[in-house]
Amino acid sequence: MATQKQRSDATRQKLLEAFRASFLARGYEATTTQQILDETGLSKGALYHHFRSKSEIIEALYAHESRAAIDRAVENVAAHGSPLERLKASYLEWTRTVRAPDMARILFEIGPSALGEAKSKEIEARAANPPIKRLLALAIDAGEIAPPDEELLVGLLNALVAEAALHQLHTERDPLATLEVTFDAIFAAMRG
Amino acid sequence: MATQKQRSDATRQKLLEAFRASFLARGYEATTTQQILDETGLSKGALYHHFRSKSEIIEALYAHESRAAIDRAVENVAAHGSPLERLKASYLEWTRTVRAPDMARILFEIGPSALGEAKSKEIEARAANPPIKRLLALAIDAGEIAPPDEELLVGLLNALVAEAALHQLHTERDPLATLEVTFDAIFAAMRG
DNA sequence: TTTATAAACCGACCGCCGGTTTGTTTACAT
DNA sequence: ATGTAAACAAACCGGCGGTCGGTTTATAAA
Repeated sequence: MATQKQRSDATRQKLLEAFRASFLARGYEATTTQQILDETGLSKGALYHHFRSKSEIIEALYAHESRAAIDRAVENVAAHGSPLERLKASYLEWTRTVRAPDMARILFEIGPSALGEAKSKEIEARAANPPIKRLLALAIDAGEIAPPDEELLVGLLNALVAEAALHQLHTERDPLATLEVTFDAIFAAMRG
Repeated sequence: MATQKQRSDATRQKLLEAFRASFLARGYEATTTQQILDETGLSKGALYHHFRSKSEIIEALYAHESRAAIDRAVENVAAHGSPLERLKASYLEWTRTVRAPDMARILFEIGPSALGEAKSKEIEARAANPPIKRLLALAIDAGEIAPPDEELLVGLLNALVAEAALHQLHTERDPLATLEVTFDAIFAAMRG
């Protein structure tokens, strides 16, 4: 009937989508494998053939969402301007991007709670830090900035936008203006 | 033999200490109630007489640790100087305080993973924000600063020191200098 | 076309965990 | 002395994630 790869990809997708919906609706712990198997009409064998564990599923979903967010952000930011301007613009655009409610819940609530703060940050960093660090390096080369500890600076900036993202998720108030002022201040303070 | 209150307090403490040690050694999920009951020689009846659930235990421990950290920090900061100076000093002192490894693991790893980011932040905020907001209000009254959104500013500052605390936990590098520069820059940017 | 092999899938089953319930002991007021 | 409620004991439960032996299906070799 269908090729093996087609069957395999289809069930894998079916499982991921069902889990994603259930994680969003009920949270990680409250989502049971049995529920998903009932919904999809699949079996435990199928599930554990495709994934080693329940946590591997949220890990896959979290990684996918992290990459989607950063990709969309860099995609929408202008390629012209100074490195520092583009760095700031990327962060602000990311903050706008993660306003998508489902994305926000996976990135800030479900993923970290299920995987642990450490592991989720590591995954997030793997997706987001390369383009960030690239821009930062350009800014340093161009003499726009001279931070004492690049790693720490990236961490602090990430923490700032993450907090701002969380804040807008809970309060509906727009943190972008404050965020921009803050960035400008930090960049100014770290000029050569 | 012993008074009821003495018996009660003693077992309660015994349970909390045993859970605390196990959470630190094995993490929240990996800590089972049965293990603790074996270690302490107590029973399920005793445990669930004193606590409604396992999560209530980490909640108690997390709240205690949050208060201990902020108390120790404000205690060690000089009462003289301008409100803004004292605010900054309090944050820096807190960053130093949470270097204590056990405290750091409970505050940044175990607590948030078990209680969820939202709930743990709420508990943390209940312990830390009052003195912070008090100082911030003084600074605003004194005309030292005029932030567009006080709530957001407190959130951002908290996020900064939390990230710095996490950073020093993982890298052993001292973020205090960078943190101080950052604070000064933000405060300067938000001057009336 | 037959046949061997491995991927894909099935579902009964297992061990364990957090939490409940029923029963017993201990402190303490009357 | 006695009734009562707090403090503790431990057998028990439903449900969970994960395993395992077996079956079906696709695919490539003979």
